[in-house]
Amino acid sequence: MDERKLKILAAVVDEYVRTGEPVGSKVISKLDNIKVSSATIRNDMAALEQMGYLEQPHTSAGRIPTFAGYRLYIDELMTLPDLPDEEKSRLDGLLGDKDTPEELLVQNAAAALTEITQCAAVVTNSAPRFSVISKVEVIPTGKRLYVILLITSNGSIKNKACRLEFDLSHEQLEFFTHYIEENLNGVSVEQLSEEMFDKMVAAVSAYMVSLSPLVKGICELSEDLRQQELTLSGGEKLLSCEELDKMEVVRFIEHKNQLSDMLEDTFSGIQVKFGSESDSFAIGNSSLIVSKYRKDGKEAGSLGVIGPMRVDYKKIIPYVDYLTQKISYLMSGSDDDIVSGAADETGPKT
Amino acid sequence: MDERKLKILAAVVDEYVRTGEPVGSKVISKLDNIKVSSATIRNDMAALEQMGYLEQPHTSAGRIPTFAGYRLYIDELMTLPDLPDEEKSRLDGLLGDKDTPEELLVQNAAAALTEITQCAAVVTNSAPRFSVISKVEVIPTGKRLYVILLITSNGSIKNKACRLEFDLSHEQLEFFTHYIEENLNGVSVEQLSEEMFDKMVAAVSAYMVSLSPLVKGICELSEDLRQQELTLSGGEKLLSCEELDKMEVVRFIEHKNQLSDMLEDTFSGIQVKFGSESDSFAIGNSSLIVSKYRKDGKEAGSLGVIGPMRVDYKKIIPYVDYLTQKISYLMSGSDDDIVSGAADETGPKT
DNA sequence: ACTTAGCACTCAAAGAGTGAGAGTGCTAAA
DNA sequence: TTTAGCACTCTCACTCTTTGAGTGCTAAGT
Repeated sequence: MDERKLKILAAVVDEYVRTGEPVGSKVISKLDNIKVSSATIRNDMAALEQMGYLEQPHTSAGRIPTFAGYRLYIDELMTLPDLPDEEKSRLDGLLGDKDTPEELLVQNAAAALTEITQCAAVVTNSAPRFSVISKVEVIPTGKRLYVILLITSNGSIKNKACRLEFDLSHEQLEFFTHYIEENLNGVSVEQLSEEMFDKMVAAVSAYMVSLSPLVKGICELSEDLRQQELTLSGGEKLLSCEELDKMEVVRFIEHKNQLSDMLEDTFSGIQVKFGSESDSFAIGNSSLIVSKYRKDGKEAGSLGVIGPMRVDYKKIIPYVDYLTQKISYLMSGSDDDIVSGAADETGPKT
Repeated sequence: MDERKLKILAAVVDEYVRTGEPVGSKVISKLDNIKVSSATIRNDMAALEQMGYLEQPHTSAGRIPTFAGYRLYIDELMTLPDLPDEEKSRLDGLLGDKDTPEELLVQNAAAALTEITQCAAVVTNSAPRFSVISKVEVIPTGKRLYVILLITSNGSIKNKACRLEFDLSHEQLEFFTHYIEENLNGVSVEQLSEEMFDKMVAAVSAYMVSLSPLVKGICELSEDLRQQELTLSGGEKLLSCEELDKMEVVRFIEHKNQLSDMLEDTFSGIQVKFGSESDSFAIGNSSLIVSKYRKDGKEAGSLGVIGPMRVDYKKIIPYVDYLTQKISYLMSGSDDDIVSGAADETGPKT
């Protein structure tokens, strides 16, 4: 594989990304860093087509990159510029600081990405799933009416109203709360399972049958937590993309949660996937640029951009990269005091 | 304004709603309830066009209704059938009963509307705003970290984490909770104001300055409550509507909260608004069919359908109508035991 | 052995012309 | 006042032609 051919391939991708039109040999020959005639380029382009990196929409048109062409460009050819410092601090401002709630942090990142890239942005947050139950409270709020409060080590709080068939006495409530704390405090959200709750229902019913709705309530709350949250922002940007099929976009927006599975896979660094490569994300000619952020070293979610395959990778990747790093930083470290006692404790509270 | 012309206008709207194609004089003349020739109809249609009720996409096409045409049709011309009893009981089943939480009630209504109309449904619930604070709890959950729990008489529950500069002693917490209960229990959410909280911050700070973040937290939660909740369900149905601009739809879905303002306006009965008439709901060629439900006689939220302007009003309106009435009924009256003590109390708890 | 100029060739996109069909407006008769 | 009839208009779908960009190939140049 020729040095010059690679240069030409890169040039074709750059030009195509810039203009959106198939690029001909003449355009390439006029670029500063290319010093051969259009005829030579034609020969090389024909070779690149042979090798599967370029293709022609029709005989008398210029060339556009194929999947393989983009892949090669992304993996080997393109050079990523560093984000200028003022841009970094602008992003810092948009994101928030260590006190910003995690959810908001990723929402802000998504909004920033949408605005910068003019594409759709997608973020997931699986932090709640990897956290640990740090507190369960049952609070009476009315006749036979109770509110369950579930708090996890990462600061997620969920509540739910629950109606019982009888009112609980002070002792019964105490017994229940104590039992739950014994069994759930310090347990990771991911470990929670239907069976666990079934067993608890059985155990608790032995003491007093009408307590079981409370256990069910807690079970439902824990399901809420386990579910990874996925947010798509700027979906409308995809609709204004010429090269994307509107129907497919619409279908994707409707079923955006399909992406969850794909984004749950572990990987490191920036990943670029093409729409036609997977079916959890089936928009032809689209591409997904995604990266994982971490909280205290553990994968905590992902953050990415969805756009046409013809996007400015050189521009977007540094942004995605910086934002994931920044989020990882903001979520980690001195967050200790949020995690607080709860994370370290494994037994019941005193 | 001719009797026959009105009949023809109604027929044109009906046909257009049915087929989606501009309707010509011939089609109308073949309808059962029209007994004049196509030429006569042509004359009348020309007159209706003159008057601004019909328009032609182009000279040699049939007519379609204008905004004014729809308006006249909706306000005067169409005849609404009654919902058959079995349909009513089907809806009753979907909705729930007096024990169903209010939120779920309106969610169910929205889901039912989506399914029946194949359009998007929108519901708002401003009930929390008109409710009364029934409980405020402050729960320590970690080092200098507290969760505030705010519960209202209508069963809304809000929570918020709050970080203080120092840990509170048991007495301090007790003092604070007591103070808050004294001042907020039984107060209507609507009455809560910035100034009230400012006064409370001042009062509480006198005792211990670092308590003020808690008051601020409660203040923020009460703002949440004051804000009416708006849910859009079945937004994707709009995307498969030929006559709606996909861009506008997606933009609307992403900014659905703009609708809140509009739905806060007081009105009674069914209202139909067209997308181009307002900018808090700017989907061209769309229409919003909406009605208010009441709780104990007071407006408590709204419930509606968003679809193309060419929507079967005759069919949809009875549904919206019935559902609002049913919700009003379910929310009112014997709800006493949910509202429980709190609603009747005006002073602090004992 | 590469590179380049030149030229014939191909093909999509844009424009122009055509006929069919739907629906109208108008006129004159009932 | 209504109706039948007819000429007219305009869109849609189709075809044909032109235009121009870009190619592949060949033969000459380095």
